Amino acid sequence: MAKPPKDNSPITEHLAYLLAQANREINRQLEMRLSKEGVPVEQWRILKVLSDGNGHSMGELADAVLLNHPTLTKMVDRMVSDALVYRVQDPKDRRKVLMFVSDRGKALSKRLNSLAVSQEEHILESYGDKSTNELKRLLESLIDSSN
Amino acid sequence: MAKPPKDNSPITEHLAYLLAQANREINRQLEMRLSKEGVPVEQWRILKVLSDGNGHSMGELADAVLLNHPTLTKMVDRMVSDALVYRVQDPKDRRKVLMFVSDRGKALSKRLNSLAVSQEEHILESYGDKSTNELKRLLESLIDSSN
DNA sequence: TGGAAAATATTGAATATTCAACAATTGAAG
DNA sequence: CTTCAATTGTTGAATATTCAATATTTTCCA
Repeated sequence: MAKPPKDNSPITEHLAYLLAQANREINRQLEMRLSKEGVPVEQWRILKVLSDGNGHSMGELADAVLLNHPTLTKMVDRMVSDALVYRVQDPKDRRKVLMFVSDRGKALSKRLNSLAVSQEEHILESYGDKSTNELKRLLESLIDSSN
Repeated sequence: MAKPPKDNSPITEHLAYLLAQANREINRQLEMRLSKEGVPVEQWRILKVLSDGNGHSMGELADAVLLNHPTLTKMVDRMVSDALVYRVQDPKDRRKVLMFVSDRGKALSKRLNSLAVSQEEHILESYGDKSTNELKRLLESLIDSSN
């Protein structure tokens, strides 16, 4: 029944390709919206994760926002310069640094969230509730099955 | 019924995030396999697309392999150095360059294809035929609905 | 306890990507 | 026809990412 792609089947039959293509497109759309605030998608993720108010270590944060450690360090440097977030040494484990969002970061985060939500609404409209939910469910379960 | 995420809902409820996460994971796995041949995922895509034997312009190719034009130009430069592909000026339209795969490129492409196929087989096993096919179908239709 | 190994974050050099400008060719309008 | 705009691909500078090495702190265990 379900077969893997053959050597000579088009690249568009590969799950890896379809994921890359869909991700590229959706990410590009989100990027366009967030550009209103002059902020890359990754900074939205960082602010959103930190918005729970709890301190998050750089390692935790890197996992959560899908960035490598050095990339995150440098992006956080910029955000600290912009006074969006700040670092605190973790008193329980002094190897760690805990990241927090500033008031300015919280305000920006709110504006970014509404831009992101409005994108999701747009997707729901053009793609449909049913498909969207089913796709989310399948993606979650793919991620689960990959760990 | 199906609602978009709220401002304060976790980032994991956003389609954009789930796509990025799944793409990152699957891409990383593919990258691992292809590293046996010392080749990045993008070069597999390029070789696969060119393997139809027809010449493809840089613009076409950039779209097909999900790369920006300058990035593609530079990657193709490397592949030309490695004698995997070659450029031919399009006689019909001399602004264009047609890309072709060399014999060496074809041989490499075959080896890369089996690595990629074996990854798909692995996904089918752990994730299931049904889910895989359904996910592919939904991704295709998401991409369609985004154009 | 003492010292080696692991975990965490950062840095700097090497690499890759992107943006804006450019060159060449074609298309289109007057 | 001729000129101006649009298309195609490349280049170089600016920017961003990654890899390997480092510093610091903690954990483990002999």
